[in-house]
Amino acid sequence: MTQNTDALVTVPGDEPTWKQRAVERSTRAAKLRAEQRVQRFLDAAQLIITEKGTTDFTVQEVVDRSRQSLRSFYQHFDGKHELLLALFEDALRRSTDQISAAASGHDDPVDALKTAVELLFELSRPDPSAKRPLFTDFAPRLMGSHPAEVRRAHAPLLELLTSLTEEASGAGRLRSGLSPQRAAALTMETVMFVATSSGAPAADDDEHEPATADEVWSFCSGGIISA
Amino acid sequence: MTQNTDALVTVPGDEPTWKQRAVERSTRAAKLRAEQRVQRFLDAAQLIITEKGTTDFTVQEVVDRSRQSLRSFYQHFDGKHELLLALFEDALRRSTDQISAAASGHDDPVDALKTAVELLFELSRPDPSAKRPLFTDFAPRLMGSHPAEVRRAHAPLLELLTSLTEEASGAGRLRSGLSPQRAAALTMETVMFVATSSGAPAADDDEHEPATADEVWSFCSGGIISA
DNA sequence: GGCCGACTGGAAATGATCTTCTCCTCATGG
DNA sequence: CCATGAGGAGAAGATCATTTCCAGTCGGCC
Repeated sequence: MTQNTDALVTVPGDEPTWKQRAVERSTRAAKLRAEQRVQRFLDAAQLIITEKGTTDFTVQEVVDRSRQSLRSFYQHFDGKHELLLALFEDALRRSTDQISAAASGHDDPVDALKTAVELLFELSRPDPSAKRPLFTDFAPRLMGSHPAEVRRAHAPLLELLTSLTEEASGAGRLRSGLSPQRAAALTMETVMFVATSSGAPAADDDEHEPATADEVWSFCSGGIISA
Repeated sequence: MTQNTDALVTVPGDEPTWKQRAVERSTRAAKLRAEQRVQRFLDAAQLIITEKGTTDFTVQEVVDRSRQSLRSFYQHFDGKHELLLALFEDALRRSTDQISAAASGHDDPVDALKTAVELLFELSRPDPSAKRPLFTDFAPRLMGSHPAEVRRAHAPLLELLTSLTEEASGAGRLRSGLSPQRAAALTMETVMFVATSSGAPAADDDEHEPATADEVWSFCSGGIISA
């Protein structure tokens, strides 16, 4: 099993490329079709989510919206949780790009980091206008059942924050004795959680004010104890 | 409906106390029996949870364990989620007491706060030894569906942290311009989330070290940017 | 053209759970 | 002793995710 992983080569050096190409060509079409279908499921799900502002949709809804069938759904996805994960990763990737772009407009590394943190906070809040209720429901639920996958999804964002933090560190603007990687991880987790946690609101007798981006940045950057 | 909430008084000032007493007496027994039953459900659920280390039990299991019936369960609880909430509140209350006790042994308010934060962190981690897998699964799930209730459950802990933070503030040990209430809220949320988030672990290729209590305290207290 | 196999849609079947309901029994208080 | 409400047993409803079946479809191949 260590060699010959799949049907790649039966006898090493054998199987002239023409045959591989033929197979490849006949494969490509199907692959494309599959990708389109997957995308249709993803689009439908995304639509439903932004529409009803929650991630509590049924597989059936997605299937109906995408004008495909359950049969097909399960042919392309291992299950609902894979669909969720895919959407989550995608949303996070888009947010990461957005944050990256915003942060790149700053010369001062600390300013960049601040911008990143504040934007991440805004993007992570529940329903800033019904656009992205994804993290709020997803991540928490998945965190319990599939922590590894959630971390995989977080990876690109974490990398971005790490690199921003490293720049700050390089400029000597990081507290001494603090690893940029760790700082970035803690910051990311804090921002995302506080955003979702203090976002939803609020029985009358509960004047829990929602926490502002400013406040969160102040907390992460400055801590709470005076030097 | 604003007056006469229940069967307390039909005509204000009417209903001589003897009748009220009679009713009250005949009520008390039933009330006690009900409380016992509720407790049996709670105990059974708690047992199952600590036993299988997860909160994924079925109502049926609880019913069986408590040697009662579904009929009875739904007579005493609005549904499964109320049971969960009750257990959650209880666990949190116990943890709060424990933290309170630990913190009270310090003269220096900052030491007290540090102790509280570190203990809260430990208590919030997934499976420090299969004793308290409650927060880890509960809170996240509930946060999405019943944020108000989660906040209500968090209230006692938040009060404790707030009071500890206020003491630190009174001693001039808090960063200037920072409200003790807000600082406490942010700290609590950060600690609890980072604990659950960095607790579970970890695909081989993922050397995400779990974050230590020390690190978290350092982060909350000192922030990440040098003064 | 005609055949073959992978892919699909459509819909019914499964299985797990939560929740409700019906039929009874029983202890308690009057 | 009787009326009453609580409680037990278990069937019945409801939702969903996930599987299975049954039949067409479509593209490539002989």
